[in-house]
Amino acid sequence: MVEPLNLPDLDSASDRAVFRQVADHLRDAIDRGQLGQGDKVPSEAQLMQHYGVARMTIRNALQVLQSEGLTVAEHGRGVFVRSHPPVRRLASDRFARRHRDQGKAAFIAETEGAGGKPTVDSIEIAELSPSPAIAERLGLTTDDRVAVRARRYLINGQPVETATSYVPAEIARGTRIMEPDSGPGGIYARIEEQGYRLDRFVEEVKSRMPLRSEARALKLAPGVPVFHLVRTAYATDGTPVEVCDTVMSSDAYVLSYELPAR
Amino acid sequence: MVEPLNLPDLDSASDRAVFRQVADHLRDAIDRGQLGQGDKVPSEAQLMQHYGVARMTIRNALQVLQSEGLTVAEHGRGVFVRSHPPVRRLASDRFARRHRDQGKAAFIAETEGAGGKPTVDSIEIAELSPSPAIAERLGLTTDDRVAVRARRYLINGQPVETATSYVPAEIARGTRIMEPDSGPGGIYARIEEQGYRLDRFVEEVKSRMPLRSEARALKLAPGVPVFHLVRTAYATDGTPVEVCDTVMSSDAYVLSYELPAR
DNA sequence: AAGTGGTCTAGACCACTCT
DNA sequence: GAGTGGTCTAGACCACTTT
Repeated sequence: MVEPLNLPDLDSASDRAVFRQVADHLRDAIDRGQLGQGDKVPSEAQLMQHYGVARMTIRNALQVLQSEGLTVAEHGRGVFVRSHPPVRRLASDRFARRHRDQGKAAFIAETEGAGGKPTVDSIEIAELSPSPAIAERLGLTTDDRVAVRARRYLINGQPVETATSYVPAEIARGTRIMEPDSGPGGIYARIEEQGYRLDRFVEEVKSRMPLRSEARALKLAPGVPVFHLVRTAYATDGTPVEVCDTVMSSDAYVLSYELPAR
Repeated sequence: MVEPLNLPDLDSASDRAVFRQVADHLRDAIDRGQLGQGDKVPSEAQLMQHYGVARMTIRNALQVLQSEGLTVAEHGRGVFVRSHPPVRRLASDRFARRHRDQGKAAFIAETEGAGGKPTVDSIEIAELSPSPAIAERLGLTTDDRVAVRARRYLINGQPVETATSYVPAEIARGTRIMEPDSGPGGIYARIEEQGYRLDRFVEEVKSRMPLRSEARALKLAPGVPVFHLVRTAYATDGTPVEVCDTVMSSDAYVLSYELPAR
């Protein structure tokens, strides 16, 4: 099989490193659509032959593209242009009561609405003392107790998000918040049944590279950052009633927020 | 100079690759604070000696840490633990009118308030036809005309954000939106003077690895993702009056939003 | 001049995938 | 079995920083 791609030759006059030139050529091919999503990049052997350089030079070039999130290597198969998963768009009204009253948790309702198959797995529940960061947000001390619910969300079997909720033990005790199935409407419905009317959420958004454990849990390709969200739920009297710590694959989400101009 | 760090030996029984084990050891040292921000990681030569492996193996390990955003290499000096810049916290009311009426643009006011020295540079202004994405958001066609303002924001000389605003030419023409200094209160003040009362903004947030041009413009360290924001401003009658496309260094920002529960 | 990381070569053996 | 990427060795020369 001959090189299917029209890759330029090296510019020996340039002082740009050879592996960078190779990376540039491949990146251009991807940007111009000569290599589309899922297409196979020429093999290391083909690229060595084409450019007449050592294997490590080619591997350095491919490493650049991978760390830019443009390609994925599959052992024994080849290097492929990354295909981006369907994107979930989270609107700023996603926690509005009208979405909660259907009796389904937000994630389930949204995903089914978009035609995907939602799954929730590895639900772990515990009661323990909060970290300083969580305690502060909940207006507690690290000697108080909180109910912790950790779970992972998947769409069509593909993990997209892990979330850990913290609810003051006083609110959660004796409710289905402490059970694997938190019941219709999810934990927000349970909190309201305890007499707290939800008023607003404050969501803090960070972006960073994943920890190794996060990359594993979300099956992230190399070069994909994560959103790290910490959302605090407040009742109408200003009491914080829940903190939710969420890590999401950044290429599965677009977050949308409405800001007041008033 | 003897190894100042207490790095474990390789586990020859493990089937984990040697360079990954080395990366794990260094990562642990950073996580545990044995290596703090700005500290020098042992040199390649020292690590080769300590582990008794080839240089490429050590370099592979260091490459892992770098792509995780944990370290930066400085040619001729060494590899250092990344120090994180001061973080700017953007609140969801940052475009509220009360912040605009001071006569200063949002960025300037905020930065001075936090004790930093704000700068804005490379202001470029043009009038041209919008891309399909911009046209759609502004309710225009690609045959219409828009005013384009591109600029870069710096704090204490460190670039943190690039922004490009698009305003329908009908609104911008003949105003200071087309001049380098857009005047007191910034372009939102100019838009309101044209008779459009600002009502709300919708901000879409994505996270991804930077393009090469973005990494250059923001002087990003390897392994640092960016926030990509597209904000659309709407007047009280629902007319979109501006789109602002922003790329921000992710480790300089925490975004904060308020969501309604009603 | 000595020490550091940046680039590159030319091999080797292995594990995985496909046919 | 042939082709692919994953790991590793053992060198070489270069460019940059520090002393």
